Amino acid sequence: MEPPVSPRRVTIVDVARHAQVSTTAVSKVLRNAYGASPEMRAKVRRAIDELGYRPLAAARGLRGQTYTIGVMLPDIRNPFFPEILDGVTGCLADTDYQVLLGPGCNGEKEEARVTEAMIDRGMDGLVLVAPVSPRPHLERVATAVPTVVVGRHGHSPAYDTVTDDDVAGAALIVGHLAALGHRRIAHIEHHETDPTRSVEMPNAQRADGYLQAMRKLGLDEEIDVVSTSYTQQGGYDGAKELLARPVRPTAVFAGADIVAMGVLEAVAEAGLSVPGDLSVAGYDNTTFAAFGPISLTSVDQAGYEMGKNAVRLLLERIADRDRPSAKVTLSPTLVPRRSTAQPSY
Amino acid sequence: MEPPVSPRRVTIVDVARHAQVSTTAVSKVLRNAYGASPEMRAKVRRAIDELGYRPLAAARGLRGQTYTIGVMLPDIRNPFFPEILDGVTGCLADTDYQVLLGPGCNGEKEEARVTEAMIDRGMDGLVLVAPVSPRPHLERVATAVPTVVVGRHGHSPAYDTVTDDDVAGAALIVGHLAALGHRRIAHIEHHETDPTRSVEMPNAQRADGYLQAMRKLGLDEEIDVVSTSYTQQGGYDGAKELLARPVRPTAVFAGADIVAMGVLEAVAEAGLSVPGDLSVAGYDNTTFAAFGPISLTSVDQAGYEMGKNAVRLLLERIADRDRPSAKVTLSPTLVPRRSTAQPSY
DNA sequence: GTGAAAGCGCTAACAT
DNA sequence: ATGTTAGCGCTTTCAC
Repeated sequence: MEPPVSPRRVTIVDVARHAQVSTTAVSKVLRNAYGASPEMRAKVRRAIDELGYRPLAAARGLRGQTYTIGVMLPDIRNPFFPEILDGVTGCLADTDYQVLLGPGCNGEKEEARVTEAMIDRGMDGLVLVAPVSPRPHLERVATAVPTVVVGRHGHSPAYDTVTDDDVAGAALIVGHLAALGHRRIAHIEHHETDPTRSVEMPNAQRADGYLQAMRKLGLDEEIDVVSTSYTQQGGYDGAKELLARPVRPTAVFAGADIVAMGVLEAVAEAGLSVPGDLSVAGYDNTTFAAFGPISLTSVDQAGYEMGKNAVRLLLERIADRDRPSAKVTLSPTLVPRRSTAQPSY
Repeated sequence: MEPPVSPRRVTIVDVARHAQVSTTAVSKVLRNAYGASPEMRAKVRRAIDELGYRPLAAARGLRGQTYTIGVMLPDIRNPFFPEILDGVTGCLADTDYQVLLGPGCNGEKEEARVTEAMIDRGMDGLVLVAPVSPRPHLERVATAVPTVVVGRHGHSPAYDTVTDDDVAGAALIVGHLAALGHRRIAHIEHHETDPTRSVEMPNAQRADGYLQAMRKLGLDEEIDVVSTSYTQQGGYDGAKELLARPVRPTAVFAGADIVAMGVLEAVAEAGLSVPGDLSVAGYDNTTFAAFGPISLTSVDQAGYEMGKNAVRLLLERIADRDRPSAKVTLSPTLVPRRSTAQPSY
């Protein structure tokens, strides 16, 4: 049994010595930088392979880049976010960049801890998905490191933005239900207290889209919004409230698939059937919605595209930190399934 | 509009100057190291607060620790893993350590990339959840950095291990179904080719547990295993095959909840009902299983406990890299729900 | 208990 | 095109 003495890590000096060149030369090859002849490159690469050298990102970061992109996801459990993540990693797979994720964070305090941790670890760029932090914090982050905010509508000169058009998405659902013949279409929203967030967050936009669409269809009188939260419990509570109405809605537009789950649970508990007694629609087109026995009508946000665009903007900004900030808005699509049908009345 | 010139980051030198002490002193305070008087500590802390100083983890890593723990999850989409993650982060919340996750990786190549990236970024410790990499790779990783492997049964002197007793878990399900009166209990497993993994991976242990339990109950003749994969599609395909049997099983033990989802989908498609025509059980006790309208009998792995134990072992090993390696095995519990009932024949 | 000074592994100026 | 040298921000000897 030999003692598990970890052999000192191979450094750039070892490579330089082995290849009989300077460390600068090795560094240039590593970064594909200008000023190294093809022969030099070949010689260095061979030495790197022979010694199994890998640069230490922390050391690189002290002078240049760490080749690390940080992604902050608000909730690992929400099955929509992996789509965005796939777009990000897929786009970065052929580059030298490595993606690391912050652990699920709910609330401003957690977000601050994660964003600061990422900055302190010298990350080259950040992708923040649906952050709840106040705008000034985001701008402070973006000042420290190139940042793209995904899924939040407010725009800032400090960072780039990628969003889905949530107003349009909500209109898709309302239009779909109205076309089926529904008039009493209720909406369950995520209650927002913060004034900035009540404009910038997707949930607020969806609620707004619902209102706009109802009015446009002349259904002003039928507008019925319940404020709970974007959780399964929130959906359950909201549905309980709606089912207790003297005149029940014939359709419910839940602001997220996870909310629709709670609605379905409450409906099942009340001994009612979907879509026979009540049509239910969600938002996000999660795997849950696609699941056969559930078959929930939903809105697809093209998460992969969002991730791809976020990376594109981020790499652009890493290359040129002074370019004017951009905002990309993607169009959602309706995914009708069996949870919505004509009302039976 | 002021130009977004990022003001140079506050360094340990600034703090030292501001507090009128040496950088060594500041460093000692940061690390709660020996050799600083209470007055010194107070003075330094005040300077840190006043300047809003945060140490640069990358720079710290070059000499000491980065205070970063890397967690590698095989698949973000599997709703079981967040439990483990919560255990890890919950345990680390009050420490100086920060958790960063590797993005979902399927396959050895991806795992190698992520583990190497974590090592190269100077992480102080790694938690690898259900890795599929060959043992030698894991041991190489563990030689470079303290490592805990979670959810994989093989044990190694190089790393610590935390697992659920999957054999016992499978026995819980089989015992439960048998107690309900089932005899033709089929199992859908994840097909394993690699010889090491066919011993070490949880899926293999569950299949083994199924076989052992069936034999112990004298149901040798009824043993019926279908090999697909731990995916929804795998469950769907497996169920198709089982439903096509001349004599159908009365119960199916799917190796994971996600597999059970596929089974439910196939059963619904065949116009059969659960548990009327077929009892279905899963494994992992995911939120999906707990969802009211589904109500899937499952096995709870105490993921939070697994994460907690992993962190405990990891911190121990960071403190003493030479302590003998440990293996913690946790006991799963049965969570009976409405997807299993007496057979109707 | 305190501080000066020497690195950690790498990149960026600056020679040559 | 190549090599020399001076740091990046911290921790760690090792003096005092």
